[in-house]
Amino acid sequence: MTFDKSPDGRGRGYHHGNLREALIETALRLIAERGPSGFAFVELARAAGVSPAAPYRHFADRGALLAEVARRGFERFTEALETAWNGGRPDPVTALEACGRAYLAFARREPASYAVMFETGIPLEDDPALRAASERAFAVLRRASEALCATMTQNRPPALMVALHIWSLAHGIASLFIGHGESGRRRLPMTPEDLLEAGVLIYLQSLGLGAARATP
Amino acid sequence: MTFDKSPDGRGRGYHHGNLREALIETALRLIAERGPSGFAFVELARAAGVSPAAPYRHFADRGALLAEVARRGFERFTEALETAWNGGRPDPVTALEACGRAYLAFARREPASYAVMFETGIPLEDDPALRAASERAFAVLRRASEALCATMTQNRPPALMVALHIWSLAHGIASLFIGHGESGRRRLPMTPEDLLEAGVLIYLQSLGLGAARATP
DNA sequence: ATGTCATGTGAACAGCGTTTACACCACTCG
DNA sequence: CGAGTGGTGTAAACGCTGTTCACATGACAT
Repeated sequence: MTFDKSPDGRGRGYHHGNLREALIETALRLIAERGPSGFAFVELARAAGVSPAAPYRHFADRGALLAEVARRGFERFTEALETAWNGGRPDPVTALEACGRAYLAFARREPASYAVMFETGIPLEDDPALRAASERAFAVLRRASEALCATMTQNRPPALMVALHIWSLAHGIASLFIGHGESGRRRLPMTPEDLLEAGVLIYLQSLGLGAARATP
Repeated sequence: MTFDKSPDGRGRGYHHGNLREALIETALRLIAERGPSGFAFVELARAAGVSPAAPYRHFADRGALLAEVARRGFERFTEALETAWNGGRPDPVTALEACGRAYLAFARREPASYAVMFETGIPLEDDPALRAASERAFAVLRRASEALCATMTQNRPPALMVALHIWSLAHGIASLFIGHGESGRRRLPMTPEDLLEAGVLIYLQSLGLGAARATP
């Protein structure tokens, strides 16, 4: 692998030198602008100043590029959740709420990735790396729920179920009220963040965790 | 408008007689089989035994057909929710749970409609009929939440917020765990229906509605 | 210097969405 | 009953897409 060109793709010779990354970056930009099916494979090639056949040296087909975009998305998503969880500090309830905010923040900051990860019917069963990345993301929420349930002494609910509830609520809110260029989505009398925080609070209160916060 | 052919589309003359409906039916079938972007406009024409230009007599373009599919979907969706709500009988909590089951049942029974309605970035701002249909569907959940909140005497939460929480949870579960041909989705240790019912129960319990059921 | 292999090219293919000018025919009106 | 009109379908064409193939290039190891 050789990088014989400036990072913006101009002034190259016969070989691009960074085509794979350039294609992914352009795809992310176009998807963010025009939705998950709003880019043409050939268009990425044009933007990189390369022939329509060149991308096929780096991706088996259009779907493979999408899968790679989704995989990278899941990895950054996992990082964001992990950072927000922060080992359960200062206390599990506060940390879980931080995860919720991180979830929505990701959908806002990387609408293109989020759309490809969740709103495309991307085949995640025949791409082991993609499936694994997706499971690592959910594992963060599951571990968080386990830590949270472990603090309870009675009427302990299944941690997996709690994780699925939080995930579903966060995903539902993100999917209904965030993304698609700020225009195509329904309006809310509150921010999605506040909506999610209130929902999680109500939910956890029912589990007896309403006051299980660190009070420094 | 004349129907000069048998209902299955065979044996017609120059005019099809039922093309608009035939196109929509075929679209629903193909979307259910291959996902929301898995059908070609021309393919619908072929299936109806008609030239590629004929569908343009009935729909401005491919997107208009999708919008019509979504609009009809929202109408059947509204009916299903309304039936499940059943005027809040026997009691609002039980009726709201029935709505939750109806929500998931719709996503299961009409995966094609559901996908077009919610998982395509369909432009619902520039089609008033579509937008109205979508709002009528949500209005059912909102009225249900209002009836439910009206039964509370203290600490009454905003009904709109409750409706948004229920909707988001139901949509999150449907979107993550139902549809796309039973294969492309994540596996669960319980049915989506049970997951949703448990979530709603925990949520409502926190609002003091855990025992607000009719006990005949 | 030479050979190799990853990477890019050019040309071609079928299929798609869409438009245009034209053909048909069920119906209304005289 | 006969003429004409408007809704519906046709044929042919356009540019664009995803994809493949044989071939060209040149970075790098030997």
